[in-house]
Amino acid sequence: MLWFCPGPFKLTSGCRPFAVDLGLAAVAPIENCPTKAIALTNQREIARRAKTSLKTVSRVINRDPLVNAETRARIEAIIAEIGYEPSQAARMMRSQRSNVIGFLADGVATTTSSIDLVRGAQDVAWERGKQMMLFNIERGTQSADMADSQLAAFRAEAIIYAAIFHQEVDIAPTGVPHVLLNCFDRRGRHAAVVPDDYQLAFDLTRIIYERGYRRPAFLNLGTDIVASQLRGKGFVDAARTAGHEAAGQMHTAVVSPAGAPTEFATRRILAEIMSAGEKPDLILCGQDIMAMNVYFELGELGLKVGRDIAVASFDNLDPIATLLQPGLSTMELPYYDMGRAAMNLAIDGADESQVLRLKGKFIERQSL
Amino acid sequence: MLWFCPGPFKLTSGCRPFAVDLGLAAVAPIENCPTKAIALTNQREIARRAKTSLKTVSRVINRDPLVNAETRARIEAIIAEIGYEPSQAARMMRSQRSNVIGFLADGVATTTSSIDLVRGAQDVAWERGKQMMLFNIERGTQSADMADSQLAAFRAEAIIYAAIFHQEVDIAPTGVPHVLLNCFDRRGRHAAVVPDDYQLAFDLTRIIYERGYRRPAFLNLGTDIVASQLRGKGFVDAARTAGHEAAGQMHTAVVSPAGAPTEFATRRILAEIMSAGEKPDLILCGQDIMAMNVYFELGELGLKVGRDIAVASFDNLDPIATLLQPGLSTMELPYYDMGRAAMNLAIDGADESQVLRLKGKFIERQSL
DNA sequence: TGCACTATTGACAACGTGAGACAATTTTCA
DNA sequence: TGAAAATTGTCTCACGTTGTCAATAGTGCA
Repeated sequence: MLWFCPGPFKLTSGCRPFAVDLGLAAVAPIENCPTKAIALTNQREIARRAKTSLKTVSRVINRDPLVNAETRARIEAIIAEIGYEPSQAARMMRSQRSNVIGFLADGVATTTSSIDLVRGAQDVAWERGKQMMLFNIERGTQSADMADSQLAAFRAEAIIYAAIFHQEVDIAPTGVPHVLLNCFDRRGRHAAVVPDDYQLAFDLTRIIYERGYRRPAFLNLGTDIVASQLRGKGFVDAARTAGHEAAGQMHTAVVSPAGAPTEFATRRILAEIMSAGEKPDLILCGQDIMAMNVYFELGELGLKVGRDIAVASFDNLDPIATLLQPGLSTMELPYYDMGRAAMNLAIDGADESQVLRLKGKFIERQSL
Repeated sequence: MLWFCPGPFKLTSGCRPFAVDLGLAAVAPIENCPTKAIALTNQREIARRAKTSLKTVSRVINRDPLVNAETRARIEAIIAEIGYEPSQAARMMRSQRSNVIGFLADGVATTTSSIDLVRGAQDVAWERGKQMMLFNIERGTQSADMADSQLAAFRAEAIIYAAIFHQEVDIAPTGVPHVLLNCFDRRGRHAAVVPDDYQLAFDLTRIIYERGYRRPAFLNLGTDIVASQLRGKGFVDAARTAGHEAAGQMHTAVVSPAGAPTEFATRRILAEIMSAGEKPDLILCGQDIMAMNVYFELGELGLKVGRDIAVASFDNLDPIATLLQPGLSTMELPYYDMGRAAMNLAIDGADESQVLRLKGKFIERQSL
């Protein structure tokens, strides 16, 4: 299919859209998305216009039923007309409530999957009339302190601390309640929301055996990762429940320490186990990124995933899981729901010792 | 490499870390990351403790030089000790300045690459003492209106509107200055920051010819995409500069309309052009996601990227570009710098008609 | 007409901060 | 010692909102 490319090119700078500058056919713009005008005024001004008192305006805005219907209509018309919004700053001061929940994202917001932690939390904050303040922090830098100062200045009512991978942390309690997300306090001093990694691995392994696979090889993440330990346990337990002993089929396929750029040992391990007497019939990967690596390594060995060997994984990482060919069957980590749960705990005020473990969902594609 | 997995498992609920519940070796927790205590107090209280007057405390906090060094030290010590932060709400009200910049992310925050738009903007806001408020909105839903209301309530000083892909929009001006990010107003009524897609394609194509490739096939994005048009132009112009006519080697490889889940036509196109008389020696893809697809499709045709044929692309999408084997050579879109630029414009107040076009960077790997 | 009652509206203070005007006090210098 | 300078304090106001409480208007009844 050819693509027509007209006329000579001349790059001009200025305000006109590229398409026009280039002499190309104009692309239909997206439908109107007007931003409401913001009126920088106050209730006193509304009152003046409505020829009423300041307090009556306040009552209308706060839906106080003790207002005459006619008066209310008049005031609401004026508010709508000039697009007035009550000042949040003044409300905060008057009510001594900020409605602000802090979200400290320790590296989270830079990676795909865990964006869902942020999205889930923000959606709930939104639904429940709270304002979420997001901070990308990096441990060991001043960013954490600065975020704390900001949140203190805004009198945040609770703080969600989100880690980039499931881990143990050590966070001293302060005056503000904390909810730990994708991590937990080593001394259980804060409420926490984590993925149920044991269940994820158990369920996935159960499915694997149910489908008739008998020699799954688990290329797990580093042994210093909490998730690895839990998943390893779930893998072995589920195999045992199915009447098999699988501990010998588990390998550590990540050579870099936690947090560092991931380096896989998949090539060496695959070369080893695929040349052994009893070859695995399925490769279970610790994460979708590793699975992508495994697809390529298996290809190098002349094996086609889905035909010669099965692959399964953890994450359901967009867009990798769908783009791999064949599509990757994987256990989805419940990041979005974890974010939602954490925000609900933050708003409602959770018990310190509360730990929520959220289950994952099996996403079936063609690799298994 | 075997992985040791001890003891029987028993899942208990409660506050103790999983590793302990499971009888696993404890993982060393991350170093202490204490959150500062937030003192819910005011300057009057500080003054009481320092046995001084309210005004002097105010002077210290606002760095008034007319304060004795000793007094200043005493007050600062008390402020540090109890972790006092001046109430942002009160400051906003007093100063009539919110220091808030709104960031409306139209679907942006859900995809990998454009997270960098958010990161760049937030980093600058941070460095310059502003508070960025992030809203994920969806066109056509009420979320946009709600975000506007929130920003109005906080008396935002400027609003950044970020689109998920380079496009033309139609946003009516309001009382608050807008900066458009990854999009531009059809009538040039707002400052805008966009990637220089023409330059990206021109430079990449130039490099391709410099390296000796002579028959690149460009699998471009949909013709309704601004970026496609610009890149198509850049591709043809660069080829012409190198003394070749390449317009006939350009194809539209995306069949879904803009915004919808991407569907590629790569299989059909590749089958066609790879069986033609003059085969391409390089496949230039409209985005890294498409490149991943192309890797697999070429594999199906028995061709190995990097050996039998070269591939290049646009995005430098983490983690795909690095994980593909061989690594994908690609033009990086300057999302992070675009985010930074937009925030700087938002803070400094840009000319309405200002359009920044940021250049991309060639990231060299082994696919070319 | 007067009274009790309700419905509706209004006056005022206070939240925490910052700034101006100006007075009071202490320190420094000639 | 006196004058000038440095430092600190007192008082006031303003920002925009909302809770407390008082005032006013309207209604029904004797």
